[in-house]
Amino acid sequence: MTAPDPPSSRDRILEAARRLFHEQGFHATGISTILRESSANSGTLYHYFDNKDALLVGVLEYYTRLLHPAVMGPVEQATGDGIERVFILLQNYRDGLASLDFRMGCPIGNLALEVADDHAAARDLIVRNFENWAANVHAWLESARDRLPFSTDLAAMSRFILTVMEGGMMQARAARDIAPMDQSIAHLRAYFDLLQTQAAAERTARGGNSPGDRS
Amino acid sequence: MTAPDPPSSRDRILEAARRLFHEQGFHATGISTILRESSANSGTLYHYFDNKDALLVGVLEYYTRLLHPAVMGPVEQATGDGIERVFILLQNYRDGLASLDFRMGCPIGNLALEVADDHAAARDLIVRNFENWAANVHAWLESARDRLPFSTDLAAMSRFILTVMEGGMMQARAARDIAPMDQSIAHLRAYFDLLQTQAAAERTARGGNSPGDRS
Amino acid sequence: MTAPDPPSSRDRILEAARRLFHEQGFHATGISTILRESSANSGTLYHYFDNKDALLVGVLEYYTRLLHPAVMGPVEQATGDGIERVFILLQNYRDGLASLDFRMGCPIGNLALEVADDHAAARDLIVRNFENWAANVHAWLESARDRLPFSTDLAAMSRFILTVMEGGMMQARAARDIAPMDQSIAHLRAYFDLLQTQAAAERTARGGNSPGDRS
Amino acid sequence: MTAPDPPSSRDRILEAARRLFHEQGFHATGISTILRESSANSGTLYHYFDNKDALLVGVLEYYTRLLHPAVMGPVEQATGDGIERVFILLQNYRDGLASLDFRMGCPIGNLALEVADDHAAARDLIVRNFENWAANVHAWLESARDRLPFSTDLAAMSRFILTVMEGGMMQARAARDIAPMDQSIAHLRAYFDLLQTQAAAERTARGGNSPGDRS
DNA sequence: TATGAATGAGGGTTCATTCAT
DNA sequence: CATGAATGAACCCTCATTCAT
Repeated sequence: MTAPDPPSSRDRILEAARRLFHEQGFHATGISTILRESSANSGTLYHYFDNKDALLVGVLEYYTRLLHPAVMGPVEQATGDGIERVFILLQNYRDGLASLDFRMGCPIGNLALEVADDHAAARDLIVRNFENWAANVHAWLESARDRLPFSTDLAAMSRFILTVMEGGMMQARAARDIAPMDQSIAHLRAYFDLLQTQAAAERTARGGNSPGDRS
Repeated sequence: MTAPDPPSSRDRILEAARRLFHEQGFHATGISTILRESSANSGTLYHYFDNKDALLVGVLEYYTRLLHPAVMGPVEQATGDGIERVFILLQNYRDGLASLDFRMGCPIGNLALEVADDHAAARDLIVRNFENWAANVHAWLESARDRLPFSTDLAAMSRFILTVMEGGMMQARAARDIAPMDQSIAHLRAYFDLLQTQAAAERTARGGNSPGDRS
Repeated sequence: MTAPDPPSSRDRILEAARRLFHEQGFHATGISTILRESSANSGTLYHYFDNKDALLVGVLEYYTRLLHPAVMGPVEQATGDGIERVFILLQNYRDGLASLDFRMGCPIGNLALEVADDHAAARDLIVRNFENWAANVHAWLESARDRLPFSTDLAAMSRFILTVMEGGMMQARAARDIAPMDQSIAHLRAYFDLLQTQAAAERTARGGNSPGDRS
Repeated sequence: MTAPDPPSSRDRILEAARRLFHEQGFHATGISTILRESSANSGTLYHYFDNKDALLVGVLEYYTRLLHPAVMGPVEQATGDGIERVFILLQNYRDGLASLDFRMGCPIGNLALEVADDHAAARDLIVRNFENWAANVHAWLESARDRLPFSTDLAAMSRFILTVMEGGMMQARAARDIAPMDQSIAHLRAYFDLLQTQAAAERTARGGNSPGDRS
């Protein structure tokens, strides 16, 4: 049983870049700051990453790898209920934002708006992160398929949930007030309640009668 | 009848800055680019604006002034129905995004994520822009108050609508595919439909005797 | 009667760059050295020159402008004899090389070998400098047309003279010994002597007989 | 009978450095490029060469070793005539330049102008290369001693020939046009013709009775 | 010998801003 | 008000070189 290896230069650089891009944004973060914070020097950084853009790509790949272990996994531990998972997930983002003084917000969302137009590789990874996020939520919703109306498009719904998370975080962060996010989550909850009510009615209608039942 | 005055230096600078901040972001836009695009020179710019931050503030004030004339007004011209206005507004954003090749997105949202943490004055104006936007939508919703459930918090709902707009634009822009935004709007529409159904039921339950109500 | 204006920043930069490129070569000269030697700072340099290559172009244009006033003019002052001018010119280069401890050599020749392949604009100017040099010498030779054989191609001869200058300077500079240049000039002189002897014989042959004479 | 050994690391490095210094010049060639092109790594390079200057010295020594086998030898195979050898040699340089698109030129000449001032050891080797070149040509000329005037300094003449080669290559390479070199060679040829004519006259004057001389 | 990570000074260039005219 | 030269810190990146494995 030994102590864990100290993080490699590459990992220290990646972690510092990840944190600083999150805190300050991509353009506002200088390479020299990343070097200082990671106790690396420029040659080492450029040994591992071709340029600042490649470092951004590395950070986004890191987020991709982290999505399930750090974000989705804990939620899945907390409950098996697909719908509750959605609101626990949103609550986790909410709490994370509030607990850090409304700095930072969603790192992928921040980068999406700052760099997507000009950095093709980064854009691809941002898109993939969004897709993975939504796909994970979509799977949760499928597990609650029968508690939601037949006609509800669950893939679109998972996108909608991501929309609510990103839009809510943006406003709350800017206002340094969690209210806009809470309000958005509350309306999403109301929507789900209505959907579940509707689904229950559908089930009653279907289940109380024989197939092909009318009126 | 005379030709309109050519735009003043100040206006040309402000317009160039507005466009470039929108296209490229705040940090990625250099003062020299603004000067080139506005055919001004640095002395003139710094005569009107103390520094780059003040220019950002000028841009945000410009957006504040423009909100109703350019964004809300046209929607209000299109229909008097408060709920339909919401969806026309979202459709306008949607169409604007798609028609510009998925570049740009919402200028306030972009700046919110890029500069809110570090520029107090800009943050205040971003918050005010969000508030004005939501207040305007809130007023529309109030005009449809009786078609929505009593318990629905319309102020929160207006925040939720802004959330959907910002979150949907972010995803659609990154993906260069309008689908995530359309899916989000579709779910918002489904939510409104359920709310209106519920409100109708409430009205029926309450007495069925509202003016003009028959059946 | 006033003191002459102090040299402008642009001129100081250009002069420092010219001198340093000559002394050290293009690649071995850092922008920071040019700035130090010209007491300018980087912003000023890049205000006048787009990049280091543009500065090189500026230097080469400067040489183009200087060719006659500084190089050819003084020789023309010294004698009206076209052939003697050639050897005074070569002697001036020779003396310049020896008097500066065999550093430097011909600035155009140095740059020709160092940057011609990779800098199109610089290459053009180098070629033009060579052409101007040869054209000037060519004009001198034309003024001595009748002292050289009919069949001698004077344009080619002017190129040959440039060849002797550049090739001689190269060897003398490397050896830090003027001998290779002196030896080359001596052989060029011998060549001219033979040509003039031949031309004299031609004149005698032609002059002693009627045109169309056939032996 | 076995396959030849693959070139050693040292040889691969030396060959890559030689080629790159020739193509791009010394300062414009980075160690990392040499490593990439030779599939070596930095530790290996610095195991064999103390530093970049030592590598340059190695390259120049290589050229020294190669001078006769690769440059002079083939010419000597082509003809036994000392004077013709001179022009075959120049023609070979000429053809080499033109066949490689006017890149590269004489590697020693290039380095002479770029590094001679600042690298003492390299300078010595450059000088020695020039000396060896001229000495070889000098020997050729001695073999034609009786076809040239008594008074002609053949050592100086060999320097003059090197001058013509270097000066002609410089201009042709810069212009990407072989003409300046051809013109220079043509004049050197004319000079030799006149010298040979003069030598013939000297021989006649001296007695007309040299062995084998008839008519 | 070979490997490739680490070093940190220096490369060329852009930045926001100031100021004399 | 307008002009554009001047300022110098900071930008991203490459350099030749060293060293632990």
